[in-house]
Parts: sequence; C-alpha cells; structure tokens
Amino acid sequence: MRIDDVDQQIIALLQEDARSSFAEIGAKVSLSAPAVKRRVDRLRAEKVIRGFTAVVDPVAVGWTAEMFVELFCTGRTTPVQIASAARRHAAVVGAYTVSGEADALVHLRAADIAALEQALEKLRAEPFVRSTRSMVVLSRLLPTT
Amino acid sequence: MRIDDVDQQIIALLQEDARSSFAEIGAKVSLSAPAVKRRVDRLRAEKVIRGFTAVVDPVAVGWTAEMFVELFCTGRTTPVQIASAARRHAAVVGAYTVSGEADALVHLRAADIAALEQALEKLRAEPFVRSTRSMVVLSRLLPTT
DNA sequence: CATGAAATTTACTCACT
DNA sequence: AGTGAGTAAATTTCATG
Repeated sequence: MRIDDVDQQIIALLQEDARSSFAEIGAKVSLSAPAVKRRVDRLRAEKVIRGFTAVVDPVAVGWTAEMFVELFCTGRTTPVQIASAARRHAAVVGAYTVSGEADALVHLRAADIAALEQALEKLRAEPFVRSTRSMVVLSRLLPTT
Repeated sequence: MRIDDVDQQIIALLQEDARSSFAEIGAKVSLSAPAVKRRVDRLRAEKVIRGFTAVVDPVAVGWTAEMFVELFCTGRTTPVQIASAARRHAAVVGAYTVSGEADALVHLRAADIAALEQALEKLRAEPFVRSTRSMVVLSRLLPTT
C-alpha cells in the first residue's frame, strides 16, 4: 500500500470535489483519464479512499442539536466495549478513547435538544459508564468538514 | 428552501455514495435522471449540499495524531474571534462553542504528536485564551464519517 | 507494471413538451 | 417532471516503453 506524490494530489483533489471527472483531475496531475481512474480504483481497493460523500448542511436537514460527552468508565472497560456501544446508538457521530481525566469522548448529533437528552440517557445507561460530563454545542465555528 | 421527502432520500443516497449517477439515484427515488439533476442543482444552489468530498483513511495519508482542546477564554471573547483563530490554524478540523465549564472545544489533527503540540502552543498563544484542557485521542472508535 | 490512445458504453445536459 | 438528441465522461481494450 504505497502512496506516491501523484496519489496524494489525486486524493487532495477528490477531497475538494469528489465529483470532478477523471479527465479534470488528470489535467491537474499530468495523467490521462484512464490512468487517474486506475489509481483511484487502487486507492479504493486499498481502503485509502473509503468512499465519497456529500457535505450537507446539518441544520437544513433537521439535525440542529449537537453535543460532546466525556465518558468516565469503570476500571475494566475496554475500547472495544465502548466502540460497540457507540455503534448501537444512532446519535453517535464520533467516538474516541482519550488521555486525560475522561476515558472516552463521544460526539452526538440529533434533531433537537430533547432527542439529544434521550441519546445521552441511553449512553449513561451503559453498564460500563460510571459518570459523564457533557458539553452542548452552542455554535459550530467551522463549516462541516 | 423547502426540502421534501424525495430531496431527503437523494441527500441520503449522495451521502452514501457521492459518485453515483443521477440515473442510479433516479431509479431508487422513482425519478428520471434530469429530474434528479435539477433537484441536486437546486440543493447545491441553496447550500443544503455544500459539496462532495472523498472520505480518506487519515492514517494512510499520514495524519496519525488527533486531539480535542477545551478552551477557557477571557470574559469578552466572542464566537467570531474564536472562529477566525480556528481558521488561521491548519491543524483545526473542527471548532465549537459549548456550554459547560469550557467556552469552546477545538478538534486538532496533525501528522504526529510533535506537530500536534506545536499546534496547541500556537492556539494557546491566542490573546483571548486564558487556559486550555486537552485530550489526546488514543484511538478512533468509529470509521471516519 | 503503469501508461496513453482508441473504441465502446454509459452518463450528463439541454431544449422541448 | 419526462423524452429525445447531442455532448461529455467513464470504462474497456489494446499497444508501448
């Protein structure tokens, strides 16, 4: 799985616009369209490129509430346990084990504060969760990446 | 800017695969390809869809270190100030004003711990930053969204 | 082995209904 | 919103260094 400089350029261009044509990309990296396609196919096969997605305004589609929750877990909790819990909850859009006071940081997104609170309750009901500290997002300072 | 049920479906399909064709999408939502294109064009014009991007494995492209930083700011700090600071720092991939103890939460990503530390130093040098509390990401529990 | 050129198939996009 | 025509892009095949 080696990624050369041209691959990096192609990845960067696709991150900017995932729908640009192979010919357009090729013009910028000095390759033909088929050559670009073959590299993209390879990068996808090697899971360097996981997929292509639309960047959507969360507010416009009704996801207005967001929250970060620090998880303080019981002594024997494993990352795998936390990960499987995170996957069970639909509101979870990100989850990380972290150094510091907390054991994990979970990013929740929901339609409104009420739905967020529900999601938080369900999270807190997980047997390995000792306590939580939450931060409700008041405003997003950067456009959705 | 009203979004009907079909728009929602189209958005969901594009989030799954931003490179699928208008005809493919149309088949799933019972519309012709031009009809889908017109809706997508409208959604883009209205900024409901902000763009299309490739989902890349951060490790594969050399971004192995990640961190969340809680910002404690001086009394008169505005969200706008924090936002403009966030945009100045390349390592910042997310930034939010939050309720709770901290004033803001900043998500940093860099090539390694050293680069992360540098980014943190620069953040801490912002005049409105009183103090910070940071959480280094030990592991990502969900695939990159 | 990766590339480019040519050929084929598919998709996009426009005008019109 | 659909249809049909013309254009552009994707994808396959093949020959080359």
